[in-house]
Order: sequence, then structure tokens, then C-alpha cells
Amino acid sequence: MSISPSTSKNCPPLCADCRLRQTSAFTPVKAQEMAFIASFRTGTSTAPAGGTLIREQNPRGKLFTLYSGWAFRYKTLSDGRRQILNFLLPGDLIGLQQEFSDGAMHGIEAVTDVSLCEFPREGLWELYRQHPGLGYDITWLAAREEGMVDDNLLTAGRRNAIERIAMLLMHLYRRLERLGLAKGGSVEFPINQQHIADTLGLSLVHTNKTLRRLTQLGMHEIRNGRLFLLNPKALQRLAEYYDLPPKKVPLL
Amino acid sequence: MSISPSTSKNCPPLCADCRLRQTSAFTPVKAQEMAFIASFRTGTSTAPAGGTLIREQNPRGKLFTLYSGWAFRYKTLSDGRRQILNFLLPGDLIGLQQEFSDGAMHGIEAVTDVSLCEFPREGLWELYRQHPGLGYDITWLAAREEGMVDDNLLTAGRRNAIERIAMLLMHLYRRLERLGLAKGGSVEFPINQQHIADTLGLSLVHTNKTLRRLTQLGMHEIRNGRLFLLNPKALQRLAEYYDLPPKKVPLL
DNA sequence: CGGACATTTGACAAGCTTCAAGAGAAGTGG
DNA sequence: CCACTTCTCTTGAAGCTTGTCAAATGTCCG
Repeated sequence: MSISPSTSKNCPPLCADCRLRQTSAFTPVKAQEMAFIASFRTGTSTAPAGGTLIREQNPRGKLFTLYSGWAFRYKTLSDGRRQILNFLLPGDLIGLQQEFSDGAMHGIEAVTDVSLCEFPREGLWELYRQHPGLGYDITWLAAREEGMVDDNLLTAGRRNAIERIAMLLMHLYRRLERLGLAKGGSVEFPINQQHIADTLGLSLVHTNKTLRRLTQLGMHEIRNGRLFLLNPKALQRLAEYYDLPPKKVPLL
Repeated sequence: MSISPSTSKNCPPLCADCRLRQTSAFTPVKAQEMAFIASFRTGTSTAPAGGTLIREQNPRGKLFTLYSGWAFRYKTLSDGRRQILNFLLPGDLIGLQQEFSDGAMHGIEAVTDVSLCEFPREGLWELYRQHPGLGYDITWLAAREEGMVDDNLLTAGRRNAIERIAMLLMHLYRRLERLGLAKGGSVEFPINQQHIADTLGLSLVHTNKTLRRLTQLGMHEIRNGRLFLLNPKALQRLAEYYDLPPKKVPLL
């Protein structure tokens, strides 16, 4: 992997220059709040593909905003069975649950090289006190993430293999599209079939065969690390994925 | 069903008399915050067993705290397949996601007769502004609920039928125990096998056979609407359920 | 007693998992 | 630059867990 510090993949030194805020995906913030966020940020960091951002057992950890790259939250059972809870894409807040969690722990792992903005966990309370609006935003982000896990639970619990995969492809494609990361019906797609299997509660082999089947049906294609949606309408129908008007989300 | 307005099942007129706050399950609040909560509450209400608190399609709805009884959040697919996302027990905040949700909708249905404290959805922002501490608490509740859905996703995605049922029994028992609702190794258990099936992503028939098997193994017994845990240690082991020191949670 | 609903059982089918192994693709080092 | 290792993807076969169908039994309630 090539670490090039000056690439747009890395967080800019000034939050004001944040590439994410320049997209249409996020709600604008007041100058005052913007200044607070900038001062709240303690630094930036990166992690390599496959790296662990938060260990499943380790309760401590920082608070991050994912600036570039993919990561995922997961839980494992003692015999190694792994369940991916949801994927984290640019703009997602990472590590919030640690602050509150009943103890129910999960790990976070980078899929690609990632670049992150760091915030002090202890400062969260100050944020709520000084900028209730940002506190409100954080609740929003938490509720939004819960909504994604809700969807994944419906998928794992009640959809069959074909529907599950259709769902995941549509879901990821739409999220990336909102971030302006779709180009000509395709998006970067750095996850492998094991990730997909662990997300959907399927075995690797069955995931492979089902993906294959969808490709042969002309639904999609995955090559060179990109996902091409060749028949999004049909995929949506399969997944019962109801596309909603993109709604701007807060960004910390 | 008998509606007796003066029974302890119903919300007291004064929040100060709230039976829930007198248990050890919830974090104490400052007098000031207590007063705000009392004034924030717009009233109380009840719903009969089986009643719909929030319709799956209907985005609007109020904000509630469940005072007594059981309810559950769920999603359905167009052909009727239903996934229960999590159960709601006394003290749980209801309807928060509606405020923020990306549109990802879910319904909420009462299992038993329930009694609720109502809060105005529009007032939420005022709450954050005037009492950041309560805003912080709400984020906590949201994160805690997400943690439960995380667990349920791990269960539906990666545990087999026996483990799933063991997990659910332990989970519900422990939650009720924390609320002081366990008596001599048993708790009220108003849900039926269809609820269990829909929670765990299993069919009704297979749920029945697996429950039966656990009973024959001497793990538990369900009769007269109560759940008796006869061998909690073994159930914990089966489920890989790690009991954590009970932690007080906020109550709105 | 009759009707509605929840639980229970058996038989059979099917979807999915596991096991095994080969083919590609990509990185490593001599 | 090519052998070697390691991963990922792919495919076939066999078996088991779980789902579906059907029907009996039990329970609650008017």
C-alpha cells in the first residue's frame, strides 16, 4: 500500500477544507459550530487495510470520523463465527457506542486504508453542553446507524440468499452514490466474498454461488475492485429496497 | 382486558411518584431535570395488547416512555415475513428513530396492555438546548438500543436455532431481572412462539421443536405466562451470553 | 358447547453448510 | 524474471439444519 501524505485521501489540516463538507451529502453547520468542531478535533490518523481500529474486547478507544476508506463494525463468537454489523463509509462517526454501551462490545476493522479525524472521548460531554445542536446531531447519527442495523437484521432474519445479496449491493451502491462516489453506474468495491458472507449471515460458498447466479442473470458485475450495477431496478425489486430521497446527514 | 386506572400499572399523575425511578435500575436525575421532564410530559396513555403504537408506514408519531407492559419494534416485507427488531420493556424510550430516520421505517406493537408517558416530538430540540445532560442521556439510550439490535443481528446471522433461543431467554430474563421483575427464578413471559420465531429469524414450527428440546434438556419451562429458568448457567453457555454487571440506565 | 388461537408432532422438501479441491490473481524473494 | 506462497474465487458433491405442509391436541372465553 502506498501512503502518500499529500493525497486527497487524507484529512486536510483544516476542517474548513474538509472535502466531505463540500459534497451535498451533509448538513451545513453554523460557523460557530464549525469552529468548535475544528478545535474539538485532536488530530488525524490513518490505518492500513485490515487494521483494527477498535478491538472487540478493548473497551477504550477514541472517537473518530471516517474521512476516507471503508471499515466495518463486527462481533464474533468464541469459535470464530463472525457477524459484520454494518459498513462504515466516509462521514460516519466511529466509536460512539463504546462511550455508552452496556458492555455489549464490537470491533471495528478497516477494509481499505482509512484516514480518520480523531476526537477526545472525554470531551463529548463538553460538546453537548456548549453546542446542544451538535449533541442533537450525534443522536441523529446514532439513530441513523441503528436504522441500518435494523435493516441488516431484517435481511439476515427474513430474506433468502438472493434477496440478501441484492439488498447489500443496492444498499452500498446507494450510500456511495450519495457521497458522490458513483461513476457511470459503478462504485469502488473493496470487500471480498467473505465480507459479504459475514454481513449477510451466509456461508462463503453459498455467497459465491448466489453472487454468480446474480451475475448470470445480468444484475451486476464485480471486477477490478469495482461494482457495476447492470440492472438496478431488478435488484431493487428483489431486495424490496425502497429508495428514499437522499437526506442530508450531520457530519462531525 | 381490565383497565383499572388506579392500578400500579398506570403512570402516576406526578413524575415524582414514578415507580420506575424508585427501582435501582435507573440513573438518578437532578431536581431541575426532573422538573423539566415532568413539564415536558404532555400526558399519559394506554394501549391494549396487540395494539399498534406506531404504524410501519406512518412516519408521524409521538415520543413515549414505556411505563408498564411489553412492546416490540418490527419490520415486515411485502409478503408478510416479519422481523422483530427488539423488545421494549418498562423504561425504554419509544419513537426516537422516527425523529431522525432516513426513512427506514419500523412499526411498534404492544404485546401486553401497555401504559405510556407521552412527550411532544417537536419539543426534543428544546430539551437538548435547555438540558444538554438529558440530550446526552437520550444519545445513551439510542446507543444502548443499537447495542441490543447488534446482539440480535449476531444471533440471527450466526447462531443456530438452539443458541438463538437460549440467547433470547437469557436476554429477556436478565433485562426483567434488572427491573426487579424476576421472582424466584421466573419472570412474566407474555410473548408466544410466533413472537420468538419472528425475533430469531426462525419458522414457527422449528421454534416450537427447539423450545421443546430445551425444555426436555431441563433448561427452562414456560407455563401460565411465566418463564422459569431451570438451568441458567447452561443456557448462558449455550448462548455465549456474558452477563455484565448491571449498569444503571437513564430514564426520560 | 363452539370458535378462535396457540402449541405440538410427523413427514417431506429444500436451502444452505460443510468438505474438498482446482483455477486465478497477486505479492515475495532468489 | 520466474518459481513459490498465499489469498480469493469457483465448482461439485453430500449431508444436515431449517422450512413447509398438514393435522391433531390443548386452551381460553363467551
